Amino acid sequence: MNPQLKPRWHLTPREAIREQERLRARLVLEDQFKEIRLVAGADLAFDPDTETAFAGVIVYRFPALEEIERRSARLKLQFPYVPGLLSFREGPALTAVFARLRNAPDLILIDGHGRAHPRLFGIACHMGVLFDKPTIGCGKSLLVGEHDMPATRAGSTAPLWYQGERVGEVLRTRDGVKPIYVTVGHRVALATAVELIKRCCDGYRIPKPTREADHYVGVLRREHQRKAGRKTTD
DNA sequence: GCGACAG
DNA sequence: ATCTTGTCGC
Repeated sequence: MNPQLKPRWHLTPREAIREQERLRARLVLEDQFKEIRLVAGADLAFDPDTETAFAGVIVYRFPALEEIERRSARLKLQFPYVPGLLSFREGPALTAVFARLRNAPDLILIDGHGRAHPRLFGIACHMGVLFDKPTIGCGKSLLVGEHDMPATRAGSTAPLWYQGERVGEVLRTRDGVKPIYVTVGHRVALATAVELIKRCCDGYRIPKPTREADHYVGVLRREHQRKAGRKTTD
């Protein structure tokens, strides 16, 4: 966590927008790191009934992609889902899980966008600035921007444009499968981000760190719901 | 006013 | 994000 910044989560939508514009000034869109030895993937799952979120983060040795640690955290979501303000909904939970890690990752992969955002400051940028770490956004669908479809073959890319700026890269991670959106979060140049993401892919559409984190929190959520349902059923 | 809209 | 089984294809 960047000691200079204290997270400000409980804001009104209007204040949240101002916060994004304030933090945006701290973004570093170029490579600013030494060696990447540990990569972390994080994700959330949530139970609509209780508004409870299950956050999970898994740390891998890079480039081997061998898991060395995984942690989780559970808490109520306070902010509604508003396109463009995702970090204010998921940020508290992500901050909580990362605080539990023993191994400090050198690179963080976040589900969602970075620069490809209405105000050029998506959740990947937000978390990157707060943690003061190289961060990359891995989106499964588009929020803003325009692009051509990359060629059918795995490894093909197409630039993602928004407001005259190249904010990301559409990456085909598997032959003939729907591509993913790679966007800069913090301290990593776009071209570098694409290369790093490619090296985190192991044959599936979603890069291993985020894919495994997604599966992890899904299991946690269902496990918790199973217990809750049991109490009121028998 | 209409349509779009990460997770 | 979540609700959800089988099924078509490599």
